[in-house]
Amino acid sequence: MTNKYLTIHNDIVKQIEAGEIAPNSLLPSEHELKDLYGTSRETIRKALNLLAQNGYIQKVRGKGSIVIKNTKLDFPVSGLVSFNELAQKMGKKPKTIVHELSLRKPDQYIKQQLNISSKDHVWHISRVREIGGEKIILDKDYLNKKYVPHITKEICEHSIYHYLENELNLVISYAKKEIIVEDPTAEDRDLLNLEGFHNIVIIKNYVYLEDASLFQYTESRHRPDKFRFVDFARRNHM
Amino acid sequence: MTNKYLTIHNDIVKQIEAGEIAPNSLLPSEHELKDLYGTSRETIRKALNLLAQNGYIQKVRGKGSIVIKNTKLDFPVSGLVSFNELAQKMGKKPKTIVHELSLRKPDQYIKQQLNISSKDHVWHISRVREIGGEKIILDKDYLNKKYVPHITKEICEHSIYHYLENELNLVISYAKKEIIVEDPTAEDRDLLNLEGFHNIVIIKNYVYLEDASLFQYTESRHRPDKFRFVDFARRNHM
DNA sequence: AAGTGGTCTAGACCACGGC
DNA sequence: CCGTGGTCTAGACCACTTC
Repeated sequence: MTNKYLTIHNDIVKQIEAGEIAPNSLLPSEHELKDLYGTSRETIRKALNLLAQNGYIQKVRGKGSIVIKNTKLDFPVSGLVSFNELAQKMGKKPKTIVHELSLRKPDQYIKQQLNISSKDHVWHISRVREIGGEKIILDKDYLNKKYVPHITKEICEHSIYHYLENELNLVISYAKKEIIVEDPTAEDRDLLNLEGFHNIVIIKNYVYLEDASLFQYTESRHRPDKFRFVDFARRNHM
Repeated sequence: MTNKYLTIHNDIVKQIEAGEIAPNSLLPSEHELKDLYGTSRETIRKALNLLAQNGYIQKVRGKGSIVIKNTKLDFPVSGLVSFNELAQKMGKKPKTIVHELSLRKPDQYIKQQLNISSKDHVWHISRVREIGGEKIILDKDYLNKKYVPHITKEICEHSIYHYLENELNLVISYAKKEIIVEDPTAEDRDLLNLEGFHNIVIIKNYVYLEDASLFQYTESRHRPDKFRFVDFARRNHM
């Protein structure tokens, strides 16, 4: 955990976020940073590339690394952030109501989404997320029992991700996400406060472990007024 | 343009997409690839890291690089792709109708979005995108005249990005994207086929050049049934 | 011409997985 | 134990910007 380039990256992030380095100004050059941190230039470059990837700086050849003004990407659904992490950043009191927690044989749809056989069993979890007294989000999780043998209502109310990563020591590695807009189902209308709303934003999430095995499928159904997705993208010049 | 690591990356992409390397199988090890391509290991690692970032492989320490089954991310709004590139991938005949092309002093909203003064002038471009005979998307572009002195209706009908990158030689570097859902405005109803639809999906795009200067603000307003956003995200373990 | 970032090399040691 | 990927080094040359 004492990664040099990560340490340097985090150190510079801290300086940028604290405003110690002015936006639109230049970072010290790579050669200067190399001496400053007492390391090789390639290691500095790893740190700077990470900063560029995360939208903190823009590297310009022959010139230097420009610090980008960070317009506070305050709702980063992008990047695999869980509900509790999100609510915390929004500064509101979240509440989670577990509507269902059962172990079932997968139906056709789930079998397809999770890419498994009829013999596997799957946890069905249905949760409503309440923020500021309003039921805003319906989360439907499907977890392969092969990877998650046991789970309780208390865990679902707290944080499934925390349980998976810290108790079961599963390493979540990457996800494929899809966002679409549909008409609400009867279930949506039943469980959420949808009076006066005509659509629902659906985020489908396919979550993979570090060995590239698919272990979870999640549908996160958002009331449209409270949905916001922010993304930082670099143009591929290939 | 004869980048070694890019060449290697593209070569492996081609093999994966052609199915010459089976999904869930392992790539040759980095040491083998190093000999195979006659290069250093760090160069191979650059190519592999790019592959991982683009969702082609999953690297596992002590094991190797697993080829991920590519579920054809067929509508990658993610990654700064333009409308014409998109329509092409969808295999449908797109049509662009230019409703407005004018040079104006910015109003309060645009001044704020583009972060400019009252003295700058701004191109206002309003275009409707038609796919399969239906008016689906309303694109409203605002370009700082400082970077784009001249533009014509023909260019807007074809591809603004193509003009900027190939004629003006502007290098688009990165963008901040925001997706929200709102009620349609009178203008939306007027210009698009929105009969029976109650919401509109808005993609706000702030586009930056390579020197980190903001030069374009775009609002892309989609009919909800034809909107789809796909994303590949890696979990940050920091 | 001097300074910047971009690429590349040939080695080294470490952490981890599987046999 | 061996092979894997992860980190790191000290140099080199190149392309580009600025003066």
